[in-house]
Amino acid sequence: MSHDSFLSRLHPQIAQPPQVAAPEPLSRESLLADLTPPQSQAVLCTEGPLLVLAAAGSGKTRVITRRIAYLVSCGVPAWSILALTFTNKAAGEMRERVYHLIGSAEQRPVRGLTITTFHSLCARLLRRYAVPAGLKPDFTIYDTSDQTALCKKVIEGLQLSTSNFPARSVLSAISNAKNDLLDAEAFAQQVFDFSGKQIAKIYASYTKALRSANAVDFDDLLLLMAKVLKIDESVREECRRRWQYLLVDEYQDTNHAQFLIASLIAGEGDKAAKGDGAKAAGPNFCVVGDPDQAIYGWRGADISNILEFEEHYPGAKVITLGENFRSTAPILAVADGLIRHNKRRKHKDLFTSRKGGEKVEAVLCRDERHEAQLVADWLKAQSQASAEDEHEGIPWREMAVFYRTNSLSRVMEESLRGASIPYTIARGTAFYEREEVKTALAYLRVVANQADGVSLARIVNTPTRGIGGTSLDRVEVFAAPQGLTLFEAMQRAGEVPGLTPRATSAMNKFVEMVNGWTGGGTFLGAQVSHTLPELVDRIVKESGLEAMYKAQAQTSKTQTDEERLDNLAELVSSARQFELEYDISADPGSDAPFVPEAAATTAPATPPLLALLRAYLESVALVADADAVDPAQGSVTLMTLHAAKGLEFKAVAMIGLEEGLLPHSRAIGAPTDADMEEERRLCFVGITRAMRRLHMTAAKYRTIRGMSERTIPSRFLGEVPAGHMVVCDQSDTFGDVAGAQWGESGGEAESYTPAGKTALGSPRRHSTPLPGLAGEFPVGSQVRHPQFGVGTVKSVESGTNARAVIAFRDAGTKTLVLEYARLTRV
DNA sequence: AGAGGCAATTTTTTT
DNA sequence: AATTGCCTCT
Repeated sequence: MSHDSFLSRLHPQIAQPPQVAAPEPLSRESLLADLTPPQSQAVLCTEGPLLVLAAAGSGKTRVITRRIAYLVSCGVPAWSILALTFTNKAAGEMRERVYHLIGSAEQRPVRGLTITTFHSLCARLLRRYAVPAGLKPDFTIYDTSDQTALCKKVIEGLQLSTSNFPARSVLSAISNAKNDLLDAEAFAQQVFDFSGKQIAKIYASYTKALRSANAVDFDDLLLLMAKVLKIDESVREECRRRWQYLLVDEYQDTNHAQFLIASLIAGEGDKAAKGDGAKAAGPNFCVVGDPDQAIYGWRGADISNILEFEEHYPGAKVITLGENFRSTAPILAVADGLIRHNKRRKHKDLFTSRKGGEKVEAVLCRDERHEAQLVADWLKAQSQASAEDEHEGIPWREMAVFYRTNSLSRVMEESLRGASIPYTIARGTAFYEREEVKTALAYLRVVANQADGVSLARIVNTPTRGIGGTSLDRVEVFAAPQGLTLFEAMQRAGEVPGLTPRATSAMNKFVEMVNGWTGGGTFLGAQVSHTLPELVDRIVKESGLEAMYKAQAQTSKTQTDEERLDNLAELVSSARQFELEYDISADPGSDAPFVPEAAATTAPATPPLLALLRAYLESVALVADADAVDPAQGSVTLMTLHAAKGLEFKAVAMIGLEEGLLPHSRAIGAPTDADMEEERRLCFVGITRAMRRLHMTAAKYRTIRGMSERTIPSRFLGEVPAGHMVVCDQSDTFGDVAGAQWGESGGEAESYTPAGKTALGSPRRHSTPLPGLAGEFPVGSQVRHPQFGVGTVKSVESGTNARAVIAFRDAGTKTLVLEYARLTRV
């Protein structure tokens, strides 16, 4: 993949210059032309609170984009519209579609239109309102590994054992607290047991450490913004004045903090009603979501936000979009049959007017390698045109493989590579998690924010410059009582007691180097880089990072060191790309006028390079895995079920449908069935991504952490209506033979005998049929065979190798081995 | 100081 | 299987 496309995909939240000029006029008629009545209603109902319950595949994105375009066509200034999504990708896509609808010849109508993620909006607003939030505008956003490092340090600092209080689990407790808007103090009052009290202590100390590093974690972005909006009336008023129209997508996945932020910005509905004098029933607050697709309960999403929307906004209108335009009838029936098993659910009919469609396939495989092989074969079969099936052959980019956990991707990758099927893994963060990239970014973070202790610790001796742990400890002992940051103390290295002359001069040199990049903190002056890519390039070179990897590449001649150099070069071009695309007027956190119509009063106070660097680091910190999904690449997409939300593919394979995996083991032992229901929704989300073909697999044995374990097929396979499924047990066959079956278009399931089986003399085990396929085909019953079509059972034998004589309507009478003929009852 | 080796631990999903 | 932390050796 080219650098440019890779990088631009990672920064999709940046305002892209509108690309295609759509000549169509922005008339009400053209905006509503191909919408169903409920869809048009959702577009036209612009005033007051509105809840859109949009079932999977019901054209939700279409409605949202038309709605925004319609608002603009009615003369609503684009800058007063705020649309919030969950991923940058969703935001970027929405923005592009709105631009397309509005017609991009003139950029004016979309100026200041804010379509972004909650986290990104909060990060930007927190720069604008840093002071009321108790921050400085150049704060760093800590990712999970930074958080863990800091938390560990804090736990050690409190003289607690890191084995009694593992940073990871402490952080998850803190995260839960933050999602419920509990700060350390409030958390302490909620907690009575010993360990809870200790965690409260850690929480308080961790917060202090974050602030003194001028850093926030992901949850802080929401927590602090919610707090500022709640406490500071002037901030609240400024936001309300600007954003008159608020729209939240995937509302079922908002947590308490997000609800508060959205509702505080939306206000109470005292907004200017339309000229006709009709009183608004509340704020112009439109939320769109589907309770059946709520899959983020574990990170604090509160499904009652959507269920209780009408109670919060009694004047709210509710519109239901129920008709599915995406999937075939069998896929929809399977999805519906599954989700019906959730008890805590408002029933909602899924329906489509489409007819026909292939049945959903479920295959039991031998192990994960076999599974990966079968899936590769299946994908290949889908890509080939098949005359008898009237199927056109699906391009790679219209296919996807979903799995519950990331660890399942590896085997799949190997098999796709072996089959020469092009694929892309949706892991947007992967590039930024590389060792060398992380280090280079840590340099940039220190340049932007010298209080950032975690990043400083990372770079101070990489490459090695003679500043080891002992010397750093001494500096820290010197810094702590005076309340100095590590960097400030290093600037006064000469005063630190016990420091060797060698260490002192090494530190002076280091400080000098950083000051050279920042122009002594001014970011101004002739010797300071003028552009962001220049700065990144300079840092990579002057820090000695490049030299270090070059030296390693020379001596060890490993490929990874070459790759590392490439990655550093790629980072520079990522900065170049960012600088090209960054639109400061679309950044509510910038010094630009908040309400674009207002006259610019003061000149920007932030040096342009620093502003750019901040925005760049922020965009890097907020990249999501789903952001890396790129349909333009001609490849199959591999991703987690969570990342798949909001997408659609013509052909979808879901792997690992096993107890313990999907549903995940954590949900199986859970005290309530809430977790199990969320797993079921996750499976539902996966199924409903498929437009035409759906293939689900389970492996009988799976290697987990190097150990092969026997598995049980997922209960979800048993909950699905068998009439729309073709179930096939391949777990007793051998990989190459089974593989051939999908490859041949006319492969007859009952005709092949696993050649290896008798040759190797391995006894045939009687396999447990998948749940849902009881194996019952009584004489006289109607059955369906994938190749021969519908037929009537004339006679059956029982036992192993059971055969049945079936008279097919079109294909004549055949004797089939039940175990291999993929029969289903009609 | 710093690298390299061995042992212990790990069990999800993500902004 | 893979990462992390601790220990030893240079």
